[in-house]
Amino acid sequence: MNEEEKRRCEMRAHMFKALAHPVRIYFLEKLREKPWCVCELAAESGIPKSAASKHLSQLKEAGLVDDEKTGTRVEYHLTAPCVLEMAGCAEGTVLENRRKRLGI
Amino acid sequence: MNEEEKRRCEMRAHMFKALAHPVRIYFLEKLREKPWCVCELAAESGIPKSAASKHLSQLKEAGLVDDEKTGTRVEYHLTAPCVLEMAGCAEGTVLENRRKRLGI
DNA sequence: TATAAAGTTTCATAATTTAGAAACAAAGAA
DNA sequence: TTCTTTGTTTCTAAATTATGAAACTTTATA
Repeated sequence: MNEEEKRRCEMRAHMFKALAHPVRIYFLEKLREKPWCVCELAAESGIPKSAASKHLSQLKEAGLVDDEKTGTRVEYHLTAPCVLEMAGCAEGTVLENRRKRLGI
Repeated sequence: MNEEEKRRCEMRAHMFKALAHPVRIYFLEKLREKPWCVCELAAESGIPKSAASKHLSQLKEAGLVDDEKTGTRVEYHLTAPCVLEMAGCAEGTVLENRRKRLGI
């Protein structure tokens, strides 16, 4: 694994790391409908707003969402909807493989 | 977040978790060429075979690769090539967003 | 001004993941 | 049989990530 390969793999792994948490997946799916603010997402998911804020900042840092301030409110919106389509498609493939492997 | 949503988000997050490590991304990319055995992938990536074996078993558990024993050798092969294509695509989107956000 | 509402950051703690060495198991070759 | 090769598992330590409470900032409102 040379330096360039290493860098590319680290970049991709980093993006997937942002997707590797159920709450963050949930947020992205909610944001597909429309933009939501931190406290709404926190309430919907049943976690404290501090945690919600941190998850959202991870998603933002990974380039998957963006935010927009209006007064005290911070609205987050999805910037990469294709990532979610990918999730659905990949999951389909994985499930099909699993079925095949188990001989069903 | 109701029970069904929770389950679905956990499943998806679990799949992404398998992709959230540079070595595992590297293995998947190598496996796109052709099947490789554990010791070859360990050597190519420069990690001990015990670590390679563990990463591969994670990928297998996630349904992304499959293995086949021949003597003492265990060959792994890719079962979900579309996952990598999508990785490239998603990354493109993310990078583009980042460029836009930085105003370049 | 004083209060309230929305977010972020900090902090300590808990939980999870990763790492590599060493022990172990299985199959083939000398 | 004995040795070698290949993989997996176990173990402990290190590193990373996640959690929730509390402090703090900012903006709006009474």
